[in-house]
Amino acid sequence: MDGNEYPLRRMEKMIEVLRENGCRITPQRLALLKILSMSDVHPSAEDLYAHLKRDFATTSLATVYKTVGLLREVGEVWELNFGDGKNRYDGNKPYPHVHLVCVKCKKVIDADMKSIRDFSKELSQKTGFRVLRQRLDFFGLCQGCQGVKQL
Amino acid sequence: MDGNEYPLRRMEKMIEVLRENGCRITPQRLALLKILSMSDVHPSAEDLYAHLKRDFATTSLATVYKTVGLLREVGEVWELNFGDGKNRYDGNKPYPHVHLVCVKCKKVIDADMKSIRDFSKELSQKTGFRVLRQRLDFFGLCQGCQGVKQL
DNA sequence: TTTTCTGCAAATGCTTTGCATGGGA
DNA sequence: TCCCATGCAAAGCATTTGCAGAAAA
Repeated sequence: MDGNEYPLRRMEKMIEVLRENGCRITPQRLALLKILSMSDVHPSAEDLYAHLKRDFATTSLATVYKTVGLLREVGEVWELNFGDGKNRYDGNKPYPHVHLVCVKCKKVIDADMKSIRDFSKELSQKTGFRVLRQRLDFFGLCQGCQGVKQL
Repeated sequence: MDGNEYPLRRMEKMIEVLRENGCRITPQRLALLKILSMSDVHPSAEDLYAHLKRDFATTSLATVYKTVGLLREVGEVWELNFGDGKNRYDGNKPYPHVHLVCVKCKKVIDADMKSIRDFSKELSQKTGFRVLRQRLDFFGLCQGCQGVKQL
């Protein structure tokens, strides 16, 4: 459930950036930041809403969308879409990494590969494109699902 | 407007696969296959619909969606989403390649990099993940947009 | 002739927006 | 106190579905 070595540090960083942008730190936002900074499963808005409802019975999906939208704008969460019609949010790894999407169990695993930088550099040199950010998604079967017969 | 060396061959391949799957080749489908096999700009459903209307005034978006959905199911087009809320379709390069998405002019450039295979292999070895397909999207500025002042 | 496809309209599902109330700073 | 945030409901959009008529094979 953590994946990130420093979820607390991540949360504090997000709070800091929100304050810098003149945003208020409400209990709802604090709870959402906590979930985002600790989760490494790339939750959807609905997932976040379900978690949030445990502490705030009357909270709404709209608030979730507003907050993650805000965090996306200030660069503290990544909005990801793996082609299943709904966005997912990554708030704990704001640096380049690879996603391994298991087509069977639907899990999304993060992989840190140093060679991303080499690959990116080579690409820039060959094409003249200036890379600002990247999405590297590999779809396939995770180790656990490779042994299972039925695909 | 081509990008693919063999648009005709691509179209024939798609027709063949559709026939193999017991699908009928209608004039509308033929026109759509032609557009898809020749275009390298990753058109959206709306884009395809606009093109198609030139020849079929009464055609509908639903038909476009049904046909690209069919082609996707038989593996002849890739459905792509670059985070702008609408899907794009790639029917002329059914092999691994990199997308360079310009955040300014919104153009999507294809880049063929031999090192994709090395990168993918290294990833499999390190993580035990079996890669079936991949999405490698780089967001940034294309050569033409790098000189422009206003971002 | 049979079965699939087309295209209109309605429905769906995720996300955004408007606005009155509530709560940080 | 002054705004910003919340949360409800309604709207917005891309995509899907239902179905009657049209058209491949």
